[in-house]
Amino acid sequence: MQKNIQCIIHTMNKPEKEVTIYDIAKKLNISAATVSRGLQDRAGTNKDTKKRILDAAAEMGYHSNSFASKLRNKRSNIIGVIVPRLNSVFMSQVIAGIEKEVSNANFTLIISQSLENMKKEAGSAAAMYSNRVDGLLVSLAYDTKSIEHFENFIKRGTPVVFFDRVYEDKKHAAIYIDNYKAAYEVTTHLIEQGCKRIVHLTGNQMQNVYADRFKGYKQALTDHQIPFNEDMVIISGLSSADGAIAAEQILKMKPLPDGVFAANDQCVISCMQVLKKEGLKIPEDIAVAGFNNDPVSCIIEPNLTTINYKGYEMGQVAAKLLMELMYKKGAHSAENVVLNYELIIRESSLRNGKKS
Amino acid sequence: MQKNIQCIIHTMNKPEKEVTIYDIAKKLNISAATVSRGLQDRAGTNKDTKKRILDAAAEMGYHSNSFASKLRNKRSNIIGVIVPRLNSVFMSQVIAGIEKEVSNANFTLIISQSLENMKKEAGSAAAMYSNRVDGLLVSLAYDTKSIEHFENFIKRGTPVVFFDRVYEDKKHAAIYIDNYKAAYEVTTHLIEQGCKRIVHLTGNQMQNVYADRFKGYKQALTDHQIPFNEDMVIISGLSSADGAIAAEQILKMKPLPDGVFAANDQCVISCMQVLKKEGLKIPEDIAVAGFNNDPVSCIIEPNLTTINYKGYEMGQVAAKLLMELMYKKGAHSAENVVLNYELIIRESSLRNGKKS
DNA sequence: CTGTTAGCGCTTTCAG
DNA sequence: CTGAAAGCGCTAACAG
Repeated sequence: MQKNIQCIIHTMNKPEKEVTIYDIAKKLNISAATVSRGLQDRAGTNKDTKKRILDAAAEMGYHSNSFASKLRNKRSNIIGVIVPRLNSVFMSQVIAGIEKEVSNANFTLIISQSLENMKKEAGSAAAMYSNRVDGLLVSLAYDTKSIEHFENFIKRGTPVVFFDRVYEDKKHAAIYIDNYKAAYEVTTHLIEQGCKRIVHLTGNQMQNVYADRFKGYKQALTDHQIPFNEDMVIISGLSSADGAIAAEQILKMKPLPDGVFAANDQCVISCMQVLKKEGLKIPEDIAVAGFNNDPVSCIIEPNLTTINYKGYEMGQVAAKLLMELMYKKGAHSAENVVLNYELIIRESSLRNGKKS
Repeated sequence: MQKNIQCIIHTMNKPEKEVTIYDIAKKLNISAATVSRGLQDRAGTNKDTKKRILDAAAEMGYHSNSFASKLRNKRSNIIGVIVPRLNSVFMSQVIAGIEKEVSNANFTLIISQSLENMKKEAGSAAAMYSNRVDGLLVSLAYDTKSIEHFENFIKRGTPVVFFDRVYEDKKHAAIYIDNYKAAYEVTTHLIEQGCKRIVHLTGNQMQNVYADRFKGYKQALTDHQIPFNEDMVIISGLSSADGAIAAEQILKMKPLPDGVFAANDQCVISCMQVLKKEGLKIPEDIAVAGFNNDPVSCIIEPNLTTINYKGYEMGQVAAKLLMELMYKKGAHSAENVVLNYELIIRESSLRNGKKS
């Protein structure tokens, strides 16, 4: 009696017993090895047996236990992704692109966000390592200075591909756009529109993306004989709130600047809103350009001149490169891919008719 | 000589041999079981031995092989997420919220998107099952009519929580907002602003979110003695492109409608842009309201009246509920959580001064 | 507190 | 084409 009750409790708390290849084997009076072979696509099994195996599996509700097979095979079929934040327009595009490619190739995707914190990034990396990912895609956190937390992977022969926020040595595979050149073009465009006092809103200079955009801005000024003025560079976190603060700073500058080039759209859009509220005319009083081509950039009035740079595509390219590296593993090459971008000129910067 | 070369090739192609607890055990002259215990946080190991184990592990670059431990423990510590699309503002918020909670609790997150396709959704579910997820979070695809592809999980005692796009039987745990009530409030607000001919832009009526919003709209009309007119309901995919098309249809209606209530912001924003371009004044000629509080809703001019409904929070709540269900597993309860929303009134609908 | 032992479910030689 | 057997790395009784 006592025993019976225990048994019931036992049944209640434990999930139903898993169906294994042994169960199928027993039912069909064959060996587990044959079942295993039959379940795979490879040749080397009698067609008929194979069919019987497949049918029995379906009927019994068999689902391969991926842990057992991964343990055995030493391949996880998992790709890990670590990004600074998941809730940004750009990143969600990238992730969608990655998911597309990766799931087409029948890999599983595990994702985590560093929240711009190197400690958490390292923690995620360790978790990914324990999960024995076959490859890793990383966009670095705001404050990541070294990448030693990824060295394990490289030692172990697991490829790591950085994208967008990449690490600047030439030893690791990386995907990015030419931020320097893009910023140079935007700034030149503003200059051609007659701007002479151009403010630059930028972010943490430890990061390639912001540092390169800053350099492009600076060089464009120099090449057009416009003196660079450090006071016209505003470094912040580039959030919406930072944009509003930047606007206040701009309004206090004397003489008033006649152009703004920001390293992202989100920030400059709220900056524009404040400038407009304070009575400035865009682009007549002050021309504006951003970076990223966020959806908002063609909603705000006037529409924002910006750099278009396709996140979805970047995700796809990164995933493809990673998978390529996975197949020729061991050779940890440092291929870099520079993607195209596009300068989109809209009203916010157009002071001389239509051409740039 | 020959042998040597082979050896080199061998070393090149294979990843370095994994460090296992046996290696640590051998080095320390203790048993693997002790190492295993030492590595865990549990009591029952000599402090000193534990320290030696930890040190050796760090020194040797040991990383627990999660597959072996998962195979043994029959717990994966993995939570699966299936959503229609990853690249939407709302979903990326939800995912960020989920990631936050889940990673706090030391779970791994695996993510896939159904691309609004039930077949792919079922495929993802099967992959999740093979990965033996401990719990599953799902927002259903556009064309998902039945949820039998999730029955395995339930049979096996793995909790499944639906969110936002939920399944309408009361047997499964679900998180959502009261779409009916929210739509009722928006519509009532438009009526109170003097609208009498209100167009409704909506999506697939198989989905709870759109069907409920439609019902709320209809009921509000009825309760205010406004006749419901089927011709004023436009069903589409609710994309930006669909919004522009809807605008064209609206412009052809006679007499011209004086209000638009859309089941999402994205769609109604491009609709507004077309209406504005055609010379209509918002809200004077036609008042507009949306749903979701996308970032664009406070950039467009006039700012858009909408329903705010926090994706990040929904993600957190869904993850927490799931984890709760995981702990009391076996009892597959069907707890439903109805989250709050907020009607945000902005200029796009304000025709009578400030109050609603 | 520590060691011995068995086994999670699967794959893969190696023989037949 | 199929079966027997070993083992991937880890953990949990159980016994000491």
